This record gives sequence, C-alpha cells and structure tokens, in this order.
Amino acid sequence: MAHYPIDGEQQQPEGLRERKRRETRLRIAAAGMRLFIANGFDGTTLDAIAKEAGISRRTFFSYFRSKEDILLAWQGGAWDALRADLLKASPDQAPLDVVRRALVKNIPNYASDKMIIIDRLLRSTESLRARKQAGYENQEQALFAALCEVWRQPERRAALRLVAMVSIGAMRLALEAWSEHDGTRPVATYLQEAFASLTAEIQLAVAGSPPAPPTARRDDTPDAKAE
Amino acid sequence: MAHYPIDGEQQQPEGLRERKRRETRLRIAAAGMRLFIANGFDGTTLDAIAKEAGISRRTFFSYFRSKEDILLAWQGGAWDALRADLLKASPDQAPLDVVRRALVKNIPNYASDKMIIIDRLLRSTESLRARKQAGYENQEQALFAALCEVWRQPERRAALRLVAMVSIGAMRLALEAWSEHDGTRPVATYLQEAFASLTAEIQLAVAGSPPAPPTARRDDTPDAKAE
DNA sequence: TAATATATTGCACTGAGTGCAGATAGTCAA
DNA sequence: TTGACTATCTGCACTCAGTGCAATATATTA
Repeated sequence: MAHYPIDGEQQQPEGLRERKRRETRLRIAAAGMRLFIANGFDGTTLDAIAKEAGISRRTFFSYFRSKEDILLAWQGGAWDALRADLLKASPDQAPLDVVRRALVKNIPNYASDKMIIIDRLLRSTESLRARKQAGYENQEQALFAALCEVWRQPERRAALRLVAMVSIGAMRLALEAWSEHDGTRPVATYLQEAFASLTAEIQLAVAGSPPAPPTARRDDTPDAKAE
Repeated sequence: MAHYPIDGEQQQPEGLRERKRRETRLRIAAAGMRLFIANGFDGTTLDAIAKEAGISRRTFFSYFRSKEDILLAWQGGAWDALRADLLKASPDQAPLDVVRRALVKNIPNYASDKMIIIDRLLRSTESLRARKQAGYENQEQALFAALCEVWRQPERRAALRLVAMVSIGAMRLALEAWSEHDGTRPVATYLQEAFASLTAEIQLAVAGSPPAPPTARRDDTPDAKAE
C-alpha cells in the first residue's frame, strides 16, 4: 500500500538520521538500477547491489523488501498529481470524462525517459512481468477509491469500479503502445485514441444489439448449457 | 504459453510412460492442493509436496516449474470452448457484442466450486496475487488473437485490443464480485451487469462531453504542460 | 534379450529472504 | 560534554526455492 517514492521531499526539519536513511535508500535504488541495466535483473545478486551501495547484504532488507522492490520503487510518483486533479472534479460531470481528462493531462509524468528502460527490465522475468500487472490492479483500486470520494452515491459504486477498470486499462494499453514505439509519439495521443476507439466500439455494440434498455438484458443463455 | 491442464484426455494409444507421467502430474497437483489448503501456500514446502506425492524433491521440477505453477495449473480449461464460440461469429457483428455473448455463455465453466478455494489461496501471497493478475493479461492477449482471426481488417486491430481489454476486465470484476459473495448468485449475472453498466457510463460520458466526432479529439492538453 | 531413450534420484551448489544478537551511531536531556 | 536511550547496521546461521550434473532405474524398440 505504501508507495515509497524514490525521492520525496518533506517540510519538517529533517534529522540527520532521516536524511541518511533517505540518502541510503536512494543510493541502493541507484546502485541496483545501474547493475540491472549492466547485467540484467537475474544477473544481479543482492551481494553485488549491497557492495555497490556500500552497505551490508542484511541492511538491504531494511530498505527494500525484495530485489524486485527496487525496480517497482522507480515507478511511483505521478499518482498524487492525478489524484488531486480528480478530487477537484464536480460530481455533475460524467466520471469517465473526468478520468479521461485527468489521465491525458498527467500521463506524461508516467511516461518519462527512464520508463522505457524500466519497462524493458520489467519484461525480462516472469515474476517481474507479473508484478507489473499487479501494479496496474493497485492503481485501479486507488483510482476507484478516489472516484468514490467524488461520486458518493453508493448505488454508483459498481459503475465507478468499471470506470476505474476501463481507464487504467486504456492507460496500460497506451503506455504499452508508446513503449513499444520507443516513445516516438507522445503518450497522450495513444491514450486519446484508446478512449475514442473504446467509445466507438461500445456504440457499435449498442447499435447492433437488440433494443437495449440501460439495465441488464435477459437474452443469451445466462446458465451453462454449452453443447 | 502452454497451458497444461490438470487432466487432459488424448486419443492416441497411450504408452505406459505417458500414462504414468500424466498420473504423476495429477498426483503432485492433488497433493500440493491438499497441503496448501491444510497449511497454506507458504506453510507448504516442496519437500512436503514431494513426500506426499511419493516422488523425490528433484523430480518435482520435471513436472512443474515452480511451486506456484501447481496452483496456476488448476486454473485452465474453459478457454477452448470460449475460443470456439468466438471463431463461429460473423465479422458483421459488433466485436464487443460477440465477446459479451460468448463470455456470458462460458463463464460458468470458469467459476466452478473449487475456484473459490483456489482464489482464496491465490490471494494469500503477494507473488501469487501478482501471477493471478498476469494470468488475466495472458487471457487478454489470447482473446485479442482470437478476435483478430475473425475481424481481419488491420485497421481495426487497435479497437479489437481495446475490446479484449474491456471484456477480460469485465470478466475479472464479475468473477471478483462472485467470489467475494461466495458464489451465491450466478456469475453470469455479475457479468451482464458489468457490461450494462459499462455501456451506460460510456453513453453518459458521450452525452456530457463536447460534440464528439468518433475520432480522437484535440481538447485537453495533449502534451506535457502540467503545472 | 540387448541397445537405446527417457525418467528418477541424490548431491552439491547458488541465491533470496529471515531471525537473532551484538556492535555502531544519532538523539536528547542533564 | 557526558551519559543514557533508541534506531540502525552488521555478521552469522538458518530455511527454502530452484538448478546442474552424473548415476541409476525404468520403459521402448529392434
């Protein structure tokens, strides 16, 4: 749940202890990254990272829970700005529109230069790929929670859950396409296209479907009767 | 990619070797499941599983690549029927409608009795949760591939990708809700509601949005200019 | 039955992650 | 500045997942 950004500024006067701790964390993250890029994720041992960062192997685990966490720590950051934008919205607007606008505005923060490198590393191992996916699910939950703060009617919760799913999904596909093209076009373009394409497909489905009231329909076979 | 089902029948006359191999695999999977349920996933060692299944620890790895794979092997199965239904569809129909119908018809196969138990185990550990998520992404890819076989126009690929994302996402949320309520209502209900709710939200967004041609719009800020 | 292919096993190894206890260093009050 | 107090760092020993290798056992086929 805690999202430990790599660098986070604080306003309280900071003791020496806290400063060193922050610096050490940063140093470990940087060392890990350097080694991952040089030798790959699996080719980098914790001993190597600890040595590079100038700490003992044991101490590593008081900063990161696992080797994978180093990589994941480089991912956070843009969420706070996004969340702030969402909370500014009025509940009169359509949730999906609000999220779309907020995402389009903030997605460049997600898609920085190093993101492509991190992304490549995240693809290198099965368990990392899995964790990356899980990260999207966490963002979905966070987005859902934020939406619930704006649209407070309990009867809309299910719909908001869907909106969160669709939005994070669109973002994921946009980032995927962007990363695949090495960031030649801006991410926001892919994202806009995704939302537009989604709308088009839904309207196509509504048009081609039997007269469809906005509530659940009862055609098709609701129970398992397959062959 | 290979989806090793727990039990798969074959038509070729089966040698003794193959039969024993199949039986052993099944025995390991069952032993693992029994122990996971009794002692939890983390509380079950490979030694224990090997002993329970009557094999050596080393042999385990010639049947499963990891402890987690045991759990994931219990998940496959329903995909083939779903795929067959999809390939029957005509390209004149709306993709999203086709997928919705196919999913509603086949989802009971996904949501069997033991699924709830497996699901509970999959939630127990972070890395398992991550793998479960990754599983959905694989299904998304598989669904996308199937859709591309029916709607062959290359210019629709992006839209089909979106349809796959939305559909698997809706399925995921439906299964989640179903599992959370211990399967009291049929899964198909949740799924229908998800699709209906999704359609409603999109139409809400289209209605409240500035006059929106079906292609990407140019309002909002397409490039990084945030604060 | 003999020759060959494949499965099983034990052994030794690497590497991630944890518990514990002692050393080290920052903090704060007198 | 000193001296308690507390958080952090470290080494050590341990568990467990997973792998490479070579020897053995079992199935297949001629």
